[in-house]
Amino acid sequence: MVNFTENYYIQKDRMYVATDCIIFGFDSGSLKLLIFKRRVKPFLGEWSLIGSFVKLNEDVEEAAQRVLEEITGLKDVFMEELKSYGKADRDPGFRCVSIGQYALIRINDYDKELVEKHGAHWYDINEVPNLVLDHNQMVQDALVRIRRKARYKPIGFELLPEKFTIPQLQRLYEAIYQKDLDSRNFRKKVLSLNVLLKLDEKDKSTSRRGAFLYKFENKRYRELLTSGYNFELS
Amino acid sequence: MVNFTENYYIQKDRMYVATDCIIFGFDSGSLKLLIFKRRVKPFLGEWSLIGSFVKLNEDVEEAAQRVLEEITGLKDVFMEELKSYGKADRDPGFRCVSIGQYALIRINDYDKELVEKHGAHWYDINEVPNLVLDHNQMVQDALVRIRRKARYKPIGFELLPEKFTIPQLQRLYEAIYQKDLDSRNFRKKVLSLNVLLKLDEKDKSTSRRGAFLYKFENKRYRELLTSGYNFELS
DNA sequence: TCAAAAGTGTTTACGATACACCCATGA
DNA sequence: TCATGGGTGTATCGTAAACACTTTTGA
Repeated sequence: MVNFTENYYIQKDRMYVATDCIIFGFDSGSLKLLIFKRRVKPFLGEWSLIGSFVKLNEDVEEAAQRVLEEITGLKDVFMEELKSYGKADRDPGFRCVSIGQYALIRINDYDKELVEKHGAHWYDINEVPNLVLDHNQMVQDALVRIRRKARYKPIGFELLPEKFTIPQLQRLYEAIYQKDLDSRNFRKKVLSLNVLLKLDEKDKSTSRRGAFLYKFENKRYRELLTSGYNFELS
Repeated sequence: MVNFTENYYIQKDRMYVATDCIIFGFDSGSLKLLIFKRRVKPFLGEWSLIGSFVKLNEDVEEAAQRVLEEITGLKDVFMEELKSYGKADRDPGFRCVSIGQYALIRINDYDKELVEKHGAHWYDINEVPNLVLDHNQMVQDALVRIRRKARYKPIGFELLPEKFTIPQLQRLYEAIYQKDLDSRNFRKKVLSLNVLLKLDEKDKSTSRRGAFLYKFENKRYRELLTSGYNFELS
């Protein structure tokens, strides 16, 4: 805080602070991104991440949670700061620093009506169109982040429904890492983490034989979230 | 950017954006932090990280480099964003979001006169006094970050002088990880990275026998910086 | 009966760990 | 000559990786 009291700064150098959310979901074997088509100027009709200015009396994190809830109806979503976007010229309109936040949501949980009401759509991560400002960069940065993070934190699990099968979990990690994994090694490793509770139910939607459903054993899962683990996969 | 054009926001919700630098150095076997004693109100006489408001026409990153250069005389320092600090009430004076940046500098490179002129001092990382606002939190967060980061990026190397010995490098990693390492395994691992160039010179300052000096083989070092590596150590 | 996905074990290779002694030198 | 830090090698263990066949069942 050099120059804290120099009047030069006071009043003069205030700017907008925004937060933009990179919202990931997982469905049909691929990672999805929630974006929306702007209905007001500027950038009317263009695709954009979901975001908002941060209000004067609001924490940055609160603003992100607010935006996410406004659009998806979801509270208490997994969300973490990505990084700030602070180029002086990033927004041609006026000076605005944006804090990028990435969120992982269970794609079946969100409020579909609310999403549609806001003009939001899920896009396959490999087919994201041009977005306004530096939003495409934010998406790329967020992808890099979750790919790295998935190696030492069980974040992938945030994207699955409450009950899921091991092949589903594998397809999720294949989507995150963008490579095929060996099912024997995958199953071995995942089960060795001791976070999965096998249920008596099967999911028959993807095969005649059906695959057993699992849930997370929550206590151990929380431990992994804080302590981290090694989940590098061939 | 929901509500982009709603007048409610325009003009009203602008705030200060600052950047604070968590500056690490390494000397005499321990990690050091550069902080300074404030000479103006508010917080006159209290210890603080070095920071500044971001100017309207300045990138956030530029602001951080500017501050660092003003204090240490150093340009092109290794510096990365830590995270933002965006609590609405973090600064009792007025609304200010700060972007924390951590920097690693070679402790012998900086401009001592300049540092003293600004009232800055190096503190052992285990003896950092109370700092203003949320600055102690920033330091803790930065420590967690570099401890993790040192496992997959060769960032520790940024803290050493151009020529250094392997025992010196080991003491650096011991300071970062806060644990003792086995010298045989450490040497083996470090040499296997193929980034060190053995010189014909010895440093005799810490032993009669002297230890060989090394430099970084820059090409390979840059490769590691971008690709990452595994440097977990017992 | 057969197509399609689920589920299962073993062997190999590599890197991590643990561990103890000799070397060089100046005081 | 001896105290001090520098430098070296090997055996063991555990985890990652590679790899192919059997099971189930609805159409």
